[in-house]
Amino acid sequence: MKPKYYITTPIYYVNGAPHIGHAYTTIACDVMARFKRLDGFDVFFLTGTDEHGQKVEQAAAAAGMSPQAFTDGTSDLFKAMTQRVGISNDDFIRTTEERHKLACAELWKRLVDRGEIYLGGYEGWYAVRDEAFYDEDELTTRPDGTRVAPSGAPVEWVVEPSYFFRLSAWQERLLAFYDAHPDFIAPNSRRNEVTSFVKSGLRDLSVSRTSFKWGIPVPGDPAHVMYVWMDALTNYITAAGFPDEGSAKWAFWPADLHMVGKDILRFHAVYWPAFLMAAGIAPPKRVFAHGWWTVAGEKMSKSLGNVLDPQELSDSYGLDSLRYFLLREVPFGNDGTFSRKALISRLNVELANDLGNLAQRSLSLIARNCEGRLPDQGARTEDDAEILAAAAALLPAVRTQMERQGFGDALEEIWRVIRAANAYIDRQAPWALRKTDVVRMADVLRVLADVIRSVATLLQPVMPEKTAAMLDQLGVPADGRDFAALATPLPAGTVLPPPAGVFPRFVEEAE
RNA sequence: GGCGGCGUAGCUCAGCGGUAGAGCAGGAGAAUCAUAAUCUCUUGGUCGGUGGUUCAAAUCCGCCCGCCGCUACCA
Repeated sequence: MKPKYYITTPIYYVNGAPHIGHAYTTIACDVMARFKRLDGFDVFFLTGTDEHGQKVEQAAAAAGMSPQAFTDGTSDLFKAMTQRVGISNDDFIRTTEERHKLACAELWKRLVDRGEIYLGGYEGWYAVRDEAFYDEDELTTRPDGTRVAPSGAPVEWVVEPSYFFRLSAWQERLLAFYDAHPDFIAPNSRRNEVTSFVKSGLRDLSVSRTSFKWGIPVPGDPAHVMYVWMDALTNYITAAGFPDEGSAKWAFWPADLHMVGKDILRFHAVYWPAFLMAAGIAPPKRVFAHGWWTVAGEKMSKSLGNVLDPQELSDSYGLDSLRYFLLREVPFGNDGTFSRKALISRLNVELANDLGNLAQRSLSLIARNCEGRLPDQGARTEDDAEILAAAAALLPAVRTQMERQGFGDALEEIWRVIRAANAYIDRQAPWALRKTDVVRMADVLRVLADVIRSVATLLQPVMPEKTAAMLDQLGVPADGRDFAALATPLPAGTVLPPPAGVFPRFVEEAE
């Protein structure tokens, strides 16, 4: 029985088209999911779209469409993006699906039954233009006496009936939970922010709206729709089969990892575990908040015209190269600055020169001097043993990094071995041994093949297509590419296909 | 304002009490199997400033300067 691993992307809000930020989150999850599958886990990888709420209702109206038709269209855009960036998700959930409405209604009823939700009134300064409530101290008073929001939008005092979740009652239990599960929120700096937020005091949370209709109706009170976040967060248990807690799917809950952008950390790290604990359901094991990509120091925005299109980048530089760059360039969790120059540099130096060229020079020597057959493992020198040991130590080292979503560090571990292998081939100079000691030459080439095999196997989660080509050239059978297979030596004598460059250098076209 | 973080080689960052490190970029040499790729050596920093603790401080403490994050109900 394989251990289970459940990972989720956020469900993406469908009021706009997907951009590099969505692709980034999804790719990171995909790498994690692929890693776990190769490491022997039964993985359930979920992504999807969040389709309710006032903004969608308005965007649909502006487009002259029904909310459902509008949301069908944008959801498809996300589905297409998911496919184009090579995502291996097992399910794609939409919050407008029937299974999700059932799950939300059930969760709501449980919270009501347990006394965690009550009917009250929500009042405050509301700006129609911003569709947002503001605190008194956020407002400024104009000379004519009217109050305006920070955005300049006029506000009015409104009161509306609303259901509330007793979040205030969960403050201490949340803090106790964070304390008992120090890895629940990552990175550390984010955990500190969340705990200090919770310590500052929690107010009950308004969890229903009467100001618009496009949402999941509150059971027993159809004048209200559920607060969009309560609806959205619930997707994670919907996809795991909730409320059918006897289903096979439910064995995946609690989720092992919710990957989120830092902007939605609070919803996942505060509200979500509180909702679940209040309903008597286990909270997820971990929430990781990653950072943003900026361009030339500025956040991407449509108005600045600097929005990065994952499709264009993938077309220009290759999907695997893009995946590699996104995870390599910046410590996961930090913000990063995107530049084509940096991408090209990583692509040429690390992928083409370090790794691609290592494979090409090694495989060419085998093709030319070993009749194109994989040599046998021979007597090992100290130098051989050292590089092989470094390659063998990679799996546990990379696993440790992946457990903490240290993608960049995991890749650095792998590149240390790649650089060491380039130094090794130069030291051993198999091209010189060809003339003096062909047996030793074959031994050296086998060591290199084994090292490249380890490296390519471990890089599969990040660059599935490129590494597949590399493993093909090493004669690794398609069903022998998981991490456990590394323990089994490749059979000597395997006829290898003619080597072909896997990572071509990127040459800028002359202007 | 409050809480938290950061400021180390040209660039991106690691180190977090005991003779300043890595990768990239720059310089010199070697090799010629390979995608003009690779390897070796090397230039380069008074570790933001300033006081203090210590036999010893990027590393601990105080203050100052500069950046950044969080400080709830659009998602």
